[in-house]
Amino acid sequence: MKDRIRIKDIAIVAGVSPGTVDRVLHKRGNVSKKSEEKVLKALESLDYSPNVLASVLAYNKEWKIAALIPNEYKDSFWNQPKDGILKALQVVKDYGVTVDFFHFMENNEEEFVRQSEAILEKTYNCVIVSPIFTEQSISFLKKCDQKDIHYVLINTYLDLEDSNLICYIGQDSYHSGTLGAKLLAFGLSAGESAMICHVEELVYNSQHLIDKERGFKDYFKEHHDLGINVITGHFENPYDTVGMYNFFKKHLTKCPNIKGIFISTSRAFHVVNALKKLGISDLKLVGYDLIDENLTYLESEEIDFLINQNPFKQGYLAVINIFNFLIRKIEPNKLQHLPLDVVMKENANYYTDRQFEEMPIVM
Amino acid sequence: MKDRIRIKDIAIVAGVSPGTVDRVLHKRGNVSKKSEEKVLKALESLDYSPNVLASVLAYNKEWKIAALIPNEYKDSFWNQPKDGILKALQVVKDYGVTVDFFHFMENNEEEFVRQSEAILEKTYNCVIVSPIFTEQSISFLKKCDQKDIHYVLINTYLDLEDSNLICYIGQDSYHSGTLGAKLLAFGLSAGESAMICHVEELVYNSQHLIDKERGFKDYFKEHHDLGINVITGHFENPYDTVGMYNFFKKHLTKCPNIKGIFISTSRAFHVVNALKKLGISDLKLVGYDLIDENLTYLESEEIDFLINQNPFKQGYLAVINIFNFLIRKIEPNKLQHLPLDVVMKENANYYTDRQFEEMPIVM
DNA sequence: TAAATAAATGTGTTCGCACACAGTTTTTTG
DNA sequence: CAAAAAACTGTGTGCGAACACATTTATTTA
Repeated sequence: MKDRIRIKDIAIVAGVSPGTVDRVLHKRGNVSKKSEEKVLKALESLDYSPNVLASVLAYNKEWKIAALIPNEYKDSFWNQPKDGILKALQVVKDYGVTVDFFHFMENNEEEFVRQSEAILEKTYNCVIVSPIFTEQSISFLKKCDQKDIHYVLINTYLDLEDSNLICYIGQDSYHSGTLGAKLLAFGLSAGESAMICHVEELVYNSQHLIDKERGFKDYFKEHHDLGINVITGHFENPYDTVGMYNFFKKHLTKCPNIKGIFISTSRAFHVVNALKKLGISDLKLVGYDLIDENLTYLESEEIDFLINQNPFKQGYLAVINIFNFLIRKIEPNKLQHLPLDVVMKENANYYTDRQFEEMPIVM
Repeated sequence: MKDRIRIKDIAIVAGVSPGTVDRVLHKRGNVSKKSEEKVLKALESLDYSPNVLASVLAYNKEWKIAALIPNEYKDSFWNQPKDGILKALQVVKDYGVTVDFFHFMENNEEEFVRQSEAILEKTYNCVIVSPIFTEQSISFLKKCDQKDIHYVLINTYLDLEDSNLICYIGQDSYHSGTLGAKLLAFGLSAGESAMICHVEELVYNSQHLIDKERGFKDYFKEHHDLGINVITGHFENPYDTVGMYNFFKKHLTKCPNIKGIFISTSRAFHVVNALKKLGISDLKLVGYDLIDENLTYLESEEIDFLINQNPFKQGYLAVINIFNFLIRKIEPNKLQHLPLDVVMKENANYYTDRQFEEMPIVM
């Protein structure tokens, strides 16, 4: 603080006024070549970095963010990105950042469009989008490009070139499949079979599921010496308990050497329920997401591993990256894959507690 | 930003001057009961939160931190807390925070004392200490208490009551032992044995090792139905390759059903080297710490799991917690156990890359 | 060459808060 | 009850940067 270089110091060294230094720093023009040179030379010798606090205070403008993400009904998944956004906001609100939420139902395209239009009617600097509906999202984001609104995508990836995309923040589905395969493989013996099972309505995130399956199968292809056979299963309606019971009964009768199941969605707890009714308890299970029902079965060791996709961090980092981009003028990594945490009974508390997510900002 | 309450606004509502509001907020005294009441009433109705940026800017003081941590010689472990400290510093430097480092060798008590005295001679607001030498550390920290210097402990826990301790940041050794046990257990079958092996000079962190061993053994006690036997091993000098070869030869000959080894230190790679010489490759290995040698064997799948103790985060969070404590006036959790990340070949990159550790501050 | 215009530069105000100091009111003392 | 002391309150300045505006200097035009 004491010996930190200020604009005033540069001005003295360069032999000009602070106003001129400011003009050079911000490329505002109206500076003679001679003065500019003097300032640049002074800058070189002084290693100046602006005081962001003073800068933000003087700038005195709002940075408005709109968040277009699904409603948090049904399970707790979408609560978490929202919580992450709100937590990050606590950190950056002094910098003039504000967030407005625009929610839509995960199966309602019209609502998505309606909300996205509502965003465009107002004036936002940035949006955080979960682009669940591909077409509608692309259309919306193109309009953002035109209006010079930058955006961060979370959870669902969209391939956008030469756009106002700040970054994508989400999971690497393929490698999470590989990871799940490795975990199961570690617990299985030669001759046993591993099943990958999609339990989902398959409304929107099918690309995720395809990638996970590919990752899972590639692992066993590369490790065929393990002697583990892979079986694929699909079950569309997680709420049809009877149907699911029959589904697993059929598969496990047909292949009694299935000793592990990888559930590619957050529905592992439904699988546990079905297996319990079947009286089966010796299967190794790997699933996704730290939602309450899964955590209960993780605690009782009926689920062995859950892969955490860090939904809280998705929201948190979305805000932080916008902050860095807008205020700190730092270009972030376009593609930010969150850690694939391996969660077990013994370390679950670290990932459910938020103590370490509640932290300071800036790269 | 726009509609945010300022001191001036409170003053208007309360019908007093900003100066009086300031005196009430900071409990500076010299305020009549009548004025104080008016201000407090206004505060209740207005939900004011101070603009930390403006506050820090106006306060215009340095927050000086001294970091007393081991030198980074020999392996890369102590580089990481240091990197974490430096990264956090980038974030908080605008708030007037500075850090000076005081290094010592891990086996040199005199140097520790010398450096701690050097710290006391200057005027620091806070210290970050890795209290490797118990006695000397306690003596130093008591002097800090007297001089009203607050401190954060990292990596090694010390039981200190009623002191200027801000918080302890480090690992939960016991549960990391349990975690390691669970991982091995998942890969072993009934009738096989699991070995816990300490490979270390045992100079300082023996409490860690004791706790890890306890956690490891407790797991198998609680899960005796798994039918896995536990064997304990010690080897003091990791650099004695021949000795280590003989050590494992002896143990594995005596107990050929040992199918998994849990190495309680960061020396797993030495064990791999010994086993390679013995021509053994079917053992499941779980170790600690993402140091280069371990990561190489994780990549080649000769080590199955590494438990990450987040040394980078230890340093990072130490600074952040001091920041929150001194500047944001937030009392942190006294005991902060970092996540015990399960690291495998398939997700190692997420924990070695620093992209997500380089982030914003504040609770 | 003077006047008009353009370019360059310096000064002053603002952001919200902290703190010093001056100014005002109340209380105490002789 | 006046003077002195204490208690209280308001105003002003500075933190570092951003930007508006006033002022100075250089260039163009008549």
